[in-house]
Amino acid sequence: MTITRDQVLDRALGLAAWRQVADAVEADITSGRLKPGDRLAPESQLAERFGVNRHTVRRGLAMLAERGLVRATQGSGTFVETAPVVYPIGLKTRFSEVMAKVGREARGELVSAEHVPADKGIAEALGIEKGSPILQMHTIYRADGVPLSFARTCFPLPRFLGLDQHFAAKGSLTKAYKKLGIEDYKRLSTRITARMADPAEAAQLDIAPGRVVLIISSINVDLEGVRIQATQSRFVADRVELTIER
Amino acid sequence: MTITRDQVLDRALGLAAWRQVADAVEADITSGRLKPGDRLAPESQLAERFGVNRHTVRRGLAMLAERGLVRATQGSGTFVETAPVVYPIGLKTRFSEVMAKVGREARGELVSAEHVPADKGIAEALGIEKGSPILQMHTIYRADGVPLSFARTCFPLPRFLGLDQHFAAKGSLTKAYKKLGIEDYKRLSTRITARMADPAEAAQLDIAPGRVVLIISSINVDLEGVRIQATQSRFVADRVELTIER
DNA sequence: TGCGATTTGTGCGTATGTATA
DNA sequence: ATATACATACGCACAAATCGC
Repeated sequence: MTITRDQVLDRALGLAAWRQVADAVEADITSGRLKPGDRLAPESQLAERFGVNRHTVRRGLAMLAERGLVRATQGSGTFVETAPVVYPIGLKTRFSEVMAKVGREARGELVSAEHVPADKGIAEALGIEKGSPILQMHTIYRADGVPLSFARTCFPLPRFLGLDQHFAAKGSLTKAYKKLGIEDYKRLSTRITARMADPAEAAQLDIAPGRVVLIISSINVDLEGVRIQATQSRFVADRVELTIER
Repeated sequence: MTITRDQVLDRALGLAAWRQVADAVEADITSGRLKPGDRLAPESQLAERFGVNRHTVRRGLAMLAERGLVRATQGSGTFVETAPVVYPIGLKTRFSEVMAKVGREARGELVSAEHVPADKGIAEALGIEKGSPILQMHTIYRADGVPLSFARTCFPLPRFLGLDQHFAAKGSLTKAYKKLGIEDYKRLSTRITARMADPAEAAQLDIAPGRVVLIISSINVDLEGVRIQATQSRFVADRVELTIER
């Protein structure tokens, strides 16, 4: 493929070159010339095409990466990100079902599980005594292999002993609950905020530290209204769009 | 003041130099050695202190700026940002009522109002033809003077002519609606995501560009179910916490 | 398994423009 | 007007990761 040199750049004035590069690439994406999953031309080629230094290209791409439009992988290339998943937050939100509906393969992965005493916040959320034993799990949920959320989930302990192993085997919390005889559960409360990902979260979610995550703190109850689960999920902000069902 | 050279840098390996610079400066801030409003040492001095190139310092500071810890002003210096006011609110229905409940003085301020043709997105949201006339308002909501959200709200036009003037006078959308004979309305749909604030939003919300905003897109309907309002609000993420209670 | 080519990541040195004090 | 300090940009070099052979 031939490379067109000096694609329109308003050199003289106004916008910075790196911003113009970003705009041009963004236009390629929004117009559909580049589709989700496509690989961008290498930085060196883009540099040549726009008649700028590779650093200048990199700065433009960095901005797009921040906004979640593209994603760079060392040694491989820079790729157009897939469109965000619409994720309903309702009384009964089941991750696997949501994903299945959008036609994506979903699975929860158990990162760690441990028995620890409940701190003040967790104890309040679960309605138990501070210091009571709880099962604390860290999990990652992916859609088609791409991490969507990284969560810490806590369960009161005598009751949910072994839940982690069921979850690890099934990859679904709903199924793990069934193993323990809990046929149904629902959402009691949901709180939402957002901030930038810290390094640990970024590593788990495979994003650059500083990217935005939506923080969803929720409490689930069983059919008797007893609190069984307190979760803090961190969703990669530009990979999901939350919708509130009524 | 004397400049200490070669402040700990793990040169050999592992973390990138620019990241270590960022960490060091962040440590200065979180430890209190640098207080909100303080000016950092010039980039050139930091470069000398860490024994790196000024570009390397700049990259580190850029990350901190993105995260909202510092803010660079050309020709002046780089400053530690003032601590954000944390302000929790619930996502009920009426902004003024919510604020009143927490004992805050709330008022919506009309930034601009104009008659424009509906673009594709707005038309879909309001269930009207693309290009139909709409009233588009930009508003800022503050609690005790602190900006909480910056919103663009659209109304279909023949019906809501003059709504902007009522809103400007009352500072409340609910009251403005009453003037036009709409006694009640409710939320049809709500979508939530988050990203970094662009410069325009940052200016309106009085935050550093790159700070996180929660984006809430909502549609309201009147009692007959007719769509009357499409809003995109941008909340300063660390000034609000959305809660969905049931 | 290893090697080499490709591609992104990091860093240095330099130069020029522009806003601020 | 001058000096300072941040903003942008170029060129070069090498490291690190990935992928195909």
